[in-house]
Formats: sequence, structure tokens, C-alpha cells
Amino acid sequence: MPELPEVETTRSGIAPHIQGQRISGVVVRQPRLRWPIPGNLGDLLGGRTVRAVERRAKYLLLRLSNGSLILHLGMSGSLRILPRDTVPGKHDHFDLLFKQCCLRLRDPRRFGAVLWTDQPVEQHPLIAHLGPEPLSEEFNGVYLHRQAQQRRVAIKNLIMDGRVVVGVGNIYANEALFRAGIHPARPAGRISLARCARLAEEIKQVLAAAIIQGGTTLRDFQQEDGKPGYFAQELLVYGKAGSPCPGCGNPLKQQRIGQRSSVYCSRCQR
DNA sequence: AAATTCTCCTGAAGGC
DNA sequence: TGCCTTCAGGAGAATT
Repeated sequence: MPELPEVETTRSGIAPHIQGQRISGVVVRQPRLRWPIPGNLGDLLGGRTVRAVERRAKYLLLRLSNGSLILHLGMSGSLRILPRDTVPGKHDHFDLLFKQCCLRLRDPRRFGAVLWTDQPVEQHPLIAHLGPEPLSEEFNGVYLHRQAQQRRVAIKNLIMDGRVVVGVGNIYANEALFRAGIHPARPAGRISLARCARLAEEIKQVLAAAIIQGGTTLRDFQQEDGKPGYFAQELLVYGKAGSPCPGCGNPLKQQRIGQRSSVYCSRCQR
């Protein structure tokens, strides 16, 4: 499922194909995503050139001269670059057509989004109140520790809260907490500065490593060329409940924390 | 105010 | 073989 590494992999994959290219058409086959795809996208986008392909949190931003197209992959979405005449599949909901190719959104569970804004994208309601990027210097141990003060919520929920830090979804939250030796259910306010620093560092490390591998493919995720991401083979705990802990050999436990499945070692993580 | 629950959706997997 | 139930989850909205 697309988290930050998968979205960044998608961004870097599609950018060379569409940056500087003119949009010749828009196809909407199924407008009912998380929010309806605007009906006038054809008029807004037709003939415009994609100036830049950027990412903020898990949102992809296609910058045009008259505004920005905001794309979100939800949890089962993927974007591919295809020949223009490729026959669409069942869940291929949206195409942007270019002279040489087609950018196609596939999203079986339809939790994704295709939105438009003609305002500065930083002011969009979905983006304006987001926390810092995890790979930025702004996100560090001191910052995380400060955010955790007086908070009784589980640390795993805190690092998955987009107002605190963006882009950390369930897979990488589990992995980072294991690598940092912190129990996912530990109250956020009861973690020392040193351990917050370790956690912030592990979040950065695991995200950066996953970007290099092209993200994690469990079921749906595909890179822009249709290939899977290869970070799944480097996951230490996610999806491995019952297996021996890579650190101590004890069976990994699974527990729901904040409606999310969490995997951890009760011996290595405190 | 903070924390929890609900909601959208499809497909895989398990039970009988 | 097939139908039913359960689970998975990003993140905004609603509720406690």
C-alpha cells in the first residue's frame, strides 16, 4: 500500500515521462473515488503543460500554469506510464493523455483522489495543516520529543499522525519502532529524548532504504513501469506475526493499536 | 483538546 | 464449488 516511499518512487518514475509535456486529453471512467473527480478537468487541463511533478506527504502534485492537480493513491492506487492505446482494466479510473504516452490511475479500492486547485497548493485544506516531511531536518529527535510531551496516545499512533509527521504509514511505523526498540503501544509522552532521537533516525533510515528499493509491494503497488517494489524482502516485522524475532528469536506478537495491525517483539521493544 | 470510532471500497482468505 | 464472513487499511469526519 502506498506510503511515502511508494509515492516518491511513483513521482520519480513518472516525472521523466510527463514533465514538460502537453496534456492532450483527460479520461474519467469512474469519478467516484474518495471524493468525486471534478467534472471539468478536461477544460482545466487540456492543452496545458506539466511544469513539475512534486510530492508533499503522500500527495502527488502536478504543477500546471493555471493550478495544480492533486493525486493521492489511497491504499491500493498505482500510476503507470503506458502506450496511449493500452486497453483499460476494470479498476483503471483515470487517464491523462500525452502525445507519446498515457498516465493511468488504477485504484481497486478507490480510496485515492484526483483533485484540482487553482490556489497555491500549500493552502489547500488537505495540505495546509500537514506536519514536516520525515526526511527533512525539521523532523528530528528534539521535534518528535516535543510533539510527544503530555500525549498519552500510543507512540505508533503519534508517528502515523500527519499533523506530527507525514508519510509514515502502518508498514514503516511497525518497522521503525522495531528498529528503535520501542513498544508500539507505549504512551508517547513517556519516551525519553534519546529514544525519540533514535526513533526519528530509524524512521528516516527505513524510509530512505525503501525509496532506494522502489517501495514495498504487498499486493497492489506497482511502479510506473509495472514492476513491483522490492523492499518487502527487507521488512523485519510487518506481516510476520508468529515468526521468530530477528533480534532474539521469540515469536513476534500482533495486536491492534488504534485500529491498525501492529507487529512487535515484546522482549526487544519496550 | 485529545482520543477513539466511523466511513468509504474491493479482493483475498478462511470457514462451512 | 460456492456462499458467507472477516480482515486489510489512508485519512478525513464524526463522536466521545
